[in-house]
Amino acid sequence: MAEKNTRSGRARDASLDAEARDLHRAMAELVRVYQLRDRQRVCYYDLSVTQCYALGELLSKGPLGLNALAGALALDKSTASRAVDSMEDKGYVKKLPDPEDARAIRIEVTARGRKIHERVLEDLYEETRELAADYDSKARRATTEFVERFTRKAAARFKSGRGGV
Amino acid sequence: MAEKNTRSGRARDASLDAEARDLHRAMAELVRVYQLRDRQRVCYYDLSVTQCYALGELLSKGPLGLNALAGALALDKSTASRAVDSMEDKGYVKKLPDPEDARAIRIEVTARGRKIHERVLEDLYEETRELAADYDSKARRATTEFVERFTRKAAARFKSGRGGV
DNA sequence: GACTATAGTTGCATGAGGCAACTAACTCGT
DNA sequence: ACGAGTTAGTTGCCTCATGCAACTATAGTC
Repeated sequence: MAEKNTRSGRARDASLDAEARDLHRAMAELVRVYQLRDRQRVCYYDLSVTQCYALGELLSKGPLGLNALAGALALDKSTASRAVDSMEDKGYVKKLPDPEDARAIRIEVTARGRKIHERVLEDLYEETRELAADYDSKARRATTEFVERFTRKAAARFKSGRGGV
Repeated sequence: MAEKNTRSGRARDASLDAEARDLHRAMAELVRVYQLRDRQRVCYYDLSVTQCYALGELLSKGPLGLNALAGALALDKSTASRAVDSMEDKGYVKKLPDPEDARAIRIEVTARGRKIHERVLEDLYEETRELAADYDSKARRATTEFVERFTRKAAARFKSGRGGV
C-alpha cells in the first residue's frame, strides 16, 4: 500500500479508509482475544473481569460512591452494587458510610483487594511484557500512545453519542 | 515462556517493563471501551457480539461445522449451537446437512446475514475512520501492524496455555 | 454386528447485566 | 419545620451468554 500525503485532502481519504478498516479489524481481533483471555485469566483469581475493572477504578480514583463507580464502569448501579457485594464477601473492598451523606457509601479497596488486583495485573503485564519484548521501544511507545489517545476519544464519543446512533 | 532473562539485567528490561505496563494498560482500556461500545452497537442490529464474531468467522472461512465454529470462537459447542440457532431464527445463517457426514451440518451465512454483518462492520469502521483521521498514515499503519502481530501471538499463546483454568 | 468415537442438541446451573420498584436519607419550598 | 420531590443504594425479576454433562444419531473400527 503506497501512501502519499502529497495531496492533503482527497488523496488521504482513500488511504484513511483502507487503513481504518485494517486498524479496526486489528483492534477488534485484539479485543476479542483479550476478552477471551481475561475471562480465563481473571476468573482464575476468584475475580470477574468487571470486578477487576472496578478494583482498578477504585484504586486509581480513590474511594468512590456506588453511583460514581457504576458510572465509571458504565454499568447499571444495580450491577455495580452486586459486584461490590460480591467483592465485599471476598474481602476485597469495604463499604464504609459516607460521613457527609448517610445514604451514600464509600467503597474502599482493602489491603487484600489491592494485593489481588496487583497480582492479576502483574500476571497480565507479564504476558504483555513477553509479547512486547519482540518490538523495539519506539514501536511500543508509539503504539501505546496511539491506543491511549484513540481510546480516550472513543470513550468520549461513546459516552456522548450513545443516543445518537 | 518461563525465560527470565530479566535477572541478567539488561538496560532494555527496565524500559520494557515500564513500557509493557503502559501498553497493557492502554490495551486493557481499549478492550474495555470496545466491549462497552460493542454491547450497545452490535445489539442495536439484533445481533449479539458473539453472533457478530460468528458471522465474521463464517464469512471469512466459508461454511463451517459447528465444532469448527465453536473452536474458532473459543466457545463451547453448546453455546455455539445456540448462537447458530438464534441466528438461524433471524435468518442470518442456514444449517445445511453436510453431504459427507450425516451427523454434521454446514453453517452458511445467508444473503441477509452477509448484509447485516456488512452493515455492522461499516458502522464500526466508520467510527474508527473518524477517530483514525487525526493520525498520520504512518502511525496508523504502524499501530495496525503492531496490534496484528501482537494479537496473533497472544492468541497462539492463549490457545496453548489454556489448561491452567 | 457390536463398540467406540464424533457432531450436535438439550437440560440444568451460574453469573452478568438491566429495569423497575423499593427504602432511606437529603434538599428545598413554603 | 413539615411535606414534596430527589438521590443513593438495594432487591426482585427477567434475559442472555456461557459451560458442563447427558443424550441422540451417525461414522468408523474390529
